[in-house]
Amino acid sequence: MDDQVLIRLQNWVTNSGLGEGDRLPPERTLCTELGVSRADLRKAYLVLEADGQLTRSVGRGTFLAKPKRPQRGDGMKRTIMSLAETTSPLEAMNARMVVEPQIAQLAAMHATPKQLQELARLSDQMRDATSWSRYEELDRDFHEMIAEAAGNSLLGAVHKIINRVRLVVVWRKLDTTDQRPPATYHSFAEHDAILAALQARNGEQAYAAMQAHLDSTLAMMTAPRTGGFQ
Amino acid sequence: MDDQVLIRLQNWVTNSGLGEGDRLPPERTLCTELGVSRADLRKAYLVLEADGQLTRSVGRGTFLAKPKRPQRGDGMKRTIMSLAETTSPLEAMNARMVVEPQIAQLAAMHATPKQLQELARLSDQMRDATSWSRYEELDRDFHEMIAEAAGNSLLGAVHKIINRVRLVVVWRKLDTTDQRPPATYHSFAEHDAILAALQARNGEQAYAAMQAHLDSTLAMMTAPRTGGFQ
DNA sequence: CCTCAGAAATTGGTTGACCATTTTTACACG
DNA sequence: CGTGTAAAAATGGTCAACCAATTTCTGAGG
Repeated sequence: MDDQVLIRLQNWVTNSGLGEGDRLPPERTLCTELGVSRADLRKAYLVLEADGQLTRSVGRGTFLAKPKRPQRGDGMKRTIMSLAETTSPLEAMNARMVVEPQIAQLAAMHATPKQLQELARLSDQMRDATSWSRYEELDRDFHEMIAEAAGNSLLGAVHKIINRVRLVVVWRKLDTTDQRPPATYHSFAEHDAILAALQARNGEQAYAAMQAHLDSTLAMMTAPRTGGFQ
Repeated sequence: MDDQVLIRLQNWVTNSGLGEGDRLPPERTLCTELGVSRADLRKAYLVLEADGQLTRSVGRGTFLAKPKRPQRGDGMKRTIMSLAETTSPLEAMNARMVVEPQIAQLAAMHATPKQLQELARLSDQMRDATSWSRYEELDRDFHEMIAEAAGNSLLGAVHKIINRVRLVVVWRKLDTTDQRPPATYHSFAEHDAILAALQARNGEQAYAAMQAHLDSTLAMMTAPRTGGFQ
């Protein structure tokens, strides 16, 4: 009976056409509209809030959070946080190296022209990033876009989990002298190589390029006292 | 302030040494012990219950659920259910084929003798299974044990997500004439081949054997009107 | 000593009134 | 017409009393 309320609420939200940051009706209104008690509605809100799918603040209202790439709110925040507590940086990188090269190979076959265009745009933006945190954000988008382009939503979600866990777990090198990625940063050329392989629709080459990129990143993590971050 | 209660509760549970099915103290007791209001404790209970980590029933009490293989309660139930709604059977199988052969390869290097022994026991039990549902359960344990033996907890969790999503999504062939797997069921020999490769510590062979097993299963799914399930 | 019905205690679940914060409105003042 | 301030409304959050299901205790009957 409790899951039922959550389902009805999620259906209501998707059918209402509300997007990121939009405000939901007040609890007292929505609960009568859904035909449930206010307490039951609040319980459903609570688990959605724990998953990071909405935010609430007294006096202001209840608002939808990020709509994300797989547009359905997925509710994997708690999974990611829980896994991050029991995962080492090396495990996170190794998991990446198992999954991502094959994802790149699939993407070479499945990526749409629009997705390739978006990847090229991200690659350019990364070169222009004026801070490490901005670069990190774009890099995350780049890799997640490739996973989306692989054309398997489950694989994309799994990649996202691994990548997000890694972002929580992997330390950033704090002793970098630069405030932003230098023009010669190794990942720039490696990202270009991956993108070129995808554009050439060459699966094996994309696999190898992604593997090389991750190898290089792992080496950067392992080797002390130099270079950047991913 | 709300996550804080959840953390404290989880710490309390892990430090209390309670195991599967054990009963927690009554709400009114535990909330004073943790120094929080009963309402706050119930909110924490609610999200844990939504993740399937505990069950409650009025008059009886609150009980811990399955302790699971990665003993830390992981809270990925909602992730699995959400992904299952947007994943097709073919996607689920393809995701498996990306991840599981490499997991088998890693397991060949990392599995402990005790894990290999457990795998052998599961393989025997599968041959003796007297119903499809019992076989299905043992098969799931067999594959998850291999993932655990790969020695990467994040990879293990990812495999578990894929496998659980697949179990929700993939239909079972209902027109099977047999009530239980026949003695000649293809998976028996394939499981043995995987196990043999693991015991021989032969990574490439384990990779190939797992790939062959999944290929055969996929073929079984695709080919109409015959055979069983996995 | 055993059995079993019924009362009492225990325990999770629910409801409605009330609280705290924010936004909106009203209105006086310049 | 603008502006600032206080009152009013709106909205999410909290709490204590009460409800319902279950278990445990008690004592009479045999």
